[in-house]
Amino acid sequence: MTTSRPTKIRKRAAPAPADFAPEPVSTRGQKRRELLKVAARAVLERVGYHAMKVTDVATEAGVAVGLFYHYFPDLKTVTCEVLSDFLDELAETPHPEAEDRFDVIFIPTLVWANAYEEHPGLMRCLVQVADEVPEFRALWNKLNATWSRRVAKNIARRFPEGQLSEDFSLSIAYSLGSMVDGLINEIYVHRNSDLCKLLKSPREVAELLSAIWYRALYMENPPAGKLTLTAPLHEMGAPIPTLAPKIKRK
Amino acid sequence: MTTSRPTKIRKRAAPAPADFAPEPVSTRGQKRRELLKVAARAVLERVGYHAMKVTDVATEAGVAVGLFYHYFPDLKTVTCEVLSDFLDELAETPHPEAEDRFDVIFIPTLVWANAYEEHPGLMRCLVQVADEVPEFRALWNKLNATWSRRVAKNIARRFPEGQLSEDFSLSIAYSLGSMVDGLINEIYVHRNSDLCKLLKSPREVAELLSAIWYRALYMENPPAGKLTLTAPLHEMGAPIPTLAPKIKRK
DNA sequence: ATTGTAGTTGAATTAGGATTCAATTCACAG
DNA sequence: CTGTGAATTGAATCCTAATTCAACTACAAT
Repeated sequence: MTTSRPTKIRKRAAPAPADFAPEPVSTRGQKRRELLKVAARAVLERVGYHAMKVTDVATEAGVAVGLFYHYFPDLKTVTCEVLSDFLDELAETPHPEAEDRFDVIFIPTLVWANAYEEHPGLMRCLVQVADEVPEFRALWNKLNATWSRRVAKNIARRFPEGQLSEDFSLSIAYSLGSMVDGLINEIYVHRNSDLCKLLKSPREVAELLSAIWYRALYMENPPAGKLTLTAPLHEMGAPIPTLAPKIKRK
Repeated sequence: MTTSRPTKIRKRAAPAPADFAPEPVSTRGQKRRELLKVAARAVLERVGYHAMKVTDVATEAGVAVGLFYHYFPDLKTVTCEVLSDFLDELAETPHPEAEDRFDVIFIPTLVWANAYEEHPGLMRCLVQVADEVPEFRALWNKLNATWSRRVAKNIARRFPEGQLSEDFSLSIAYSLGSMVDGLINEIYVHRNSDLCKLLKSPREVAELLSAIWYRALYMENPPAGKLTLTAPLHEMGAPIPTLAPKIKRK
């Protein structure tokens, strides 16, 4: 099959300086490194972090395993690089300008839902790797903190001066953020069948979440016309009658 | 050191019927099996699913590795058994009776937060294993679906007949549930430092989440006096003035 | 006591991938 | 055309557990 080469005999040689090239010298090297990252990304998207093998990456890249080690010390490293590039990419996704306080909530939520729909595997990996690799968790935490703080500021300035403390608005930002992450994750990563049936498009998902978020903050429904796919939620305006009879207790 | 036994020579013997005892016959066997499960649980709590080794479990139980295989075919199996017992245990946690519609939200949330505070490692494993083991995810989904449906019914009956469809109340239940899971997970499993600083006790966490939940549903604040550790949230009642000036744009 | 069976042990073996590295090929400067 | 060093290959090797199982022990019934 393969053209035979004289068998390589391993001799314990002088201890080599042992390293790999984090910064390949030539442009050709750059390209190959990039090729490997793209392959790693595809593998991550397909099988997730825990099932990923060096062999998979090499095969996906159409390259020998050894080459992988020429550019990266291990899977953890490529993975972190790939995911952190991915996060940069997400951060750079253009957001339409928000016109009002509903859209301030809705637009980022929609962008986020779209990202999940498009890259469920990578989003899954974010969770897996943040759970296993402390250095990556640190990055994740930092981004999360930055985002939550921005949201918190935005919340705070919509309430009378001093009515809502820094602390509470930050807690609220984290809470609502968790809701968004959690639900979207459940839909696009775990494909929860109830939710998939109920919420057909990222837009629908984003409308639902934004409506809940909006009500929690402002204690009123989003302005009329904002909910195009989930219009019935507007009906939910009228709050609480006296408690309806309990249907049944199993 | 060890008393020497004649070295065991392995001979390829006739293919054994090969099995283990899922149901140990004697009581002694039962006890040992239980012992191993307890050990496995401790290991899971300490290091999580992915770092767990058969050796760890045997050592923790003070038993030879071989014994493990007498009672379980592999780690996946014990893990699923341990976690599903754990879920049963959680389901059986006694809940104080809820007196009003705030407590209906608050009490289960508090119970849940307490569970996380007490078993962060196992809660982490629930996520890990649900993500990796389809059979376990199925169980998780089922419990989740049951719970969300119960919540959804409870939500629906508080609104005028027909105002809130089955579908929407179920979506809302999942959303708010995700918020609770997500935030609590962030605090007790990942020890997010912002949140740990902000929310000192499970009660505080539960109050925050319940207040948000309550506002999202009823568009008003929880009854006075309900928020004992997070009282300032009551102040947040007054909704929105005209938008305060944006502080600054980075 | 004796024997039969379930329970137990831990060294030997397997398994599955990660890593290494001598040999080879490639690109290009001289 | 070379000569030289970077890039590439993939079989050999190393590692880290998982898994097996012949021998041994404990206990219960006879």
